[in-house]
Amino acid sequence: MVPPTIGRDMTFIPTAPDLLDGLNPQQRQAVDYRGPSLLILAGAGSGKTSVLTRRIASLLQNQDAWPSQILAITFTNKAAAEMRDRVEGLIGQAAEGMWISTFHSACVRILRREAENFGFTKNFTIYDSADSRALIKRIIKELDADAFGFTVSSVASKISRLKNELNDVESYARNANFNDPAERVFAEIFRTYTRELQRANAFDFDDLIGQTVYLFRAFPQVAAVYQRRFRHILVDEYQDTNHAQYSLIRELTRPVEAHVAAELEAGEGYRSSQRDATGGIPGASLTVVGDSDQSIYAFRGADIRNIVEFERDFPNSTVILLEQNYRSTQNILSAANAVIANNFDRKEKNLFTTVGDGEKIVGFTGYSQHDEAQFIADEIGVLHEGGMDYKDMAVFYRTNAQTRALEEIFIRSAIPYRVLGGTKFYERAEIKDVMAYLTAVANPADPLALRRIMNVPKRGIGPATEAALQNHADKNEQMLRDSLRQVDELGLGPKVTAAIQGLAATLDQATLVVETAKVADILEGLLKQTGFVDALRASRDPQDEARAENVEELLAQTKEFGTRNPEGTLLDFLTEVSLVAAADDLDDSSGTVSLMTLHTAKGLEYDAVFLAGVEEGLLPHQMSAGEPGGPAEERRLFYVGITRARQRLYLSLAMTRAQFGDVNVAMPSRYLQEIPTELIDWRQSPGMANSRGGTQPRAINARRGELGSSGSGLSSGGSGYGFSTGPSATALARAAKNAENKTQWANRVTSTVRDNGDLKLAVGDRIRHDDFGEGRVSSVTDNGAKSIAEVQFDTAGRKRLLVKISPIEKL
DNA sequence: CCGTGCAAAAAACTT
DNA sequence: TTTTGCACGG
Repeated sequence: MVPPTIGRDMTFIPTAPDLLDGLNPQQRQAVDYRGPSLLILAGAGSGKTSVLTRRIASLLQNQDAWPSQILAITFTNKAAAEMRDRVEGLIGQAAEGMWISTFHSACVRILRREAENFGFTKNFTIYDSADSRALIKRIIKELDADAFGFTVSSVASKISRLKNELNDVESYARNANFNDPAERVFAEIFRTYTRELQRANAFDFDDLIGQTVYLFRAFPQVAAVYQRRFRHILVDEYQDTNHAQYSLIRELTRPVEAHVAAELEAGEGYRSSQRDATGGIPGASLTVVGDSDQSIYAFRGADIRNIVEFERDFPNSTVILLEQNYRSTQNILSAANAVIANNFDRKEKNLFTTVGDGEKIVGFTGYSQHDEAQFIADEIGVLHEGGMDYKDMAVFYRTNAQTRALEEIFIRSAIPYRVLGGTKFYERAEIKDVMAYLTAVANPADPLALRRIMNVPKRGIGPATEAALQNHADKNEQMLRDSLRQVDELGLGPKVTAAIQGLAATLDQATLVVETAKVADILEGLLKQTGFVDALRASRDPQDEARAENVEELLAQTKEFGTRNPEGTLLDFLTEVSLVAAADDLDDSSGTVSLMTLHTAKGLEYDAVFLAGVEEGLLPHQMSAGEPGGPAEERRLFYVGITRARQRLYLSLAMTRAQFGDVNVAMPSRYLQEIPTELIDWRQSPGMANSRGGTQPRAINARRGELGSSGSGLSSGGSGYGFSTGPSATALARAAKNAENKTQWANRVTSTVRDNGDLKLAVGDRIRHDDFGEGRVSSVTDNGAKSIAEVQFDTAGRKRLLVKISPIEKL
């Protein structure tokens, strides 16, 4: 098909794909709407991505907008890339020139262009949370602020909260009570932090949004450039915007006043005027999409009022409700509806589908988190044998710490998996070191980066030398980097002096070519001259070999970046790395099961979803109990998890959970009983737990009192939603005790790992497994260290095992 | 300045 | 259970 083109002198308009094809009436209305502001309330799985992409395509196809006039904000870079692809798929190459990106990426792009306006330069560094914390740590130490009870994390979150509300030091100081010494000290910390960022030519994550808003408000003529340019602004996941992001949208959709517009268009080369009869430029058209039931980022400052009060904020707006779900079976939707209905103060909304009930939801209670993990692994095996691809299955959990048990069992069961987020590649110390080199090269004003690498690899520069250099810099009111160059003035030892001069020369040399050279070449030069990798390889620490490999991997990534972006500079690379989201490294073609937190799961969908750890204390999480609106937000999180599933949903929990090294009793989550009994098929219910091996079925959804609850010390959070806690709580308490000295339970699964060397198994062999007992090998795939045996156990059923590390012995 | 060893603290979610 | 901080001797 010939891609349609947009242009005035076209003689041939190819038949465009019908953009409204297959859409329901509400969806069509959303695509077709033209006007100042549109709110699409899109329930989970209601096809909002489809609507958004078609809406953009429609704007372009009808020539209501040029690509360059469109700004679409998504939640992750992956979502942005997908949206771009889909728009291009619909209307062809004309999609080039659109801005489709996250809030943060869009702001960086604007700030890099405009930084010179307010005391920064375009090569500013982006401080990630760890960088901010490192800086805050130094400041707290310097000001002796820990005496006032300030910790790094308390200061970091307070500053973040203030910035998300667009408060700066001055506005904080205006409202602070200076009779309170703690507030005075905090103001001092905040002031120092702000000054240090400015000096370092750096922005933290929150600044990226906040400073862009400040820029627009302080410089109307700068704002006007973007207000004039973007005629159509579309924001996805609007329920998770915070005040700063909301303000950014407000600024971008503000009309340009006549005199500013006149001045602007008198400037360089604007082909056609956007000014209306009054001489001003009307505000851009705004489309926002969201679902208040999926608001899960309050902790990051997200304000649900942004979406709830949209109609008041933007008068004359149109609201469209999308309720038909195209993703999940009715059973899954009924569960989701039932759960979310317990949140009061929400707009009534009921998802429905026409695909039918589907399978029941499966529930499972394990004795331990390993037992739970084993259940998940087994079910994944069954689904896979039934023809489902690993990539269409996912396991969600509340906290990253839960991955350990899952990983241990998955490895043992030879299930290919991938963990999204968690300890990310770029958070490893050696990678941060190398990135600090690149940052120091790109932004010579950044002392944080420089300090990090000054003695990595070891070159005999200790705290004393560093302090001397810093003093020299302060005295001469210059950058730390300049002092490095002038180290001979300091009268340090010859060895140290030479080492510092060497480092200075290496960095300066790289900085010279920072605009032109390829990232990979810069990095290769740095690594070679500093002997970074060699130092790691020479080390006696066995982990350093892996670290060296990680650095090589990073080098490979810079090369890959170079092929992907032939024009890409070091600055582009650093920006991209700073702004990757957890869901961004999701690879659809990986052929692995995906493991991620419930937060990361937002916006994704899978044929089969496993929700692990549905327990009090975990979901809802302990720490949410004290927060206003905490339990309601946790319920939304549960709701988000449920609604990711297309065909199959598994809810699992464990009776005991190990954390902080010791074992705790875990109670079933209060949210479980909000799901109608008939929707769940409990393979092993929480009520069955007792020390005799568990054969007493007990309805999990039994209403409080029906089974005669006796208030034991182990209530389920005191919410009034508790389960009948009498007998099962006793059993659970006993279970906890027993878990320590591994008792007589059948099917208990531990985390035992063993190195079996090159144990070889053949079909027909009898083996004994520490957890599953005896069994017969029914098939083996011989792959050396990766050999997988399928074993029919006498009592525990059929399992796939990775031979090398499973706790087995041949009989 | 460097490496070792022991004590102490810490573990929600994320751009 | 794992990571980080501090004191010590070389």
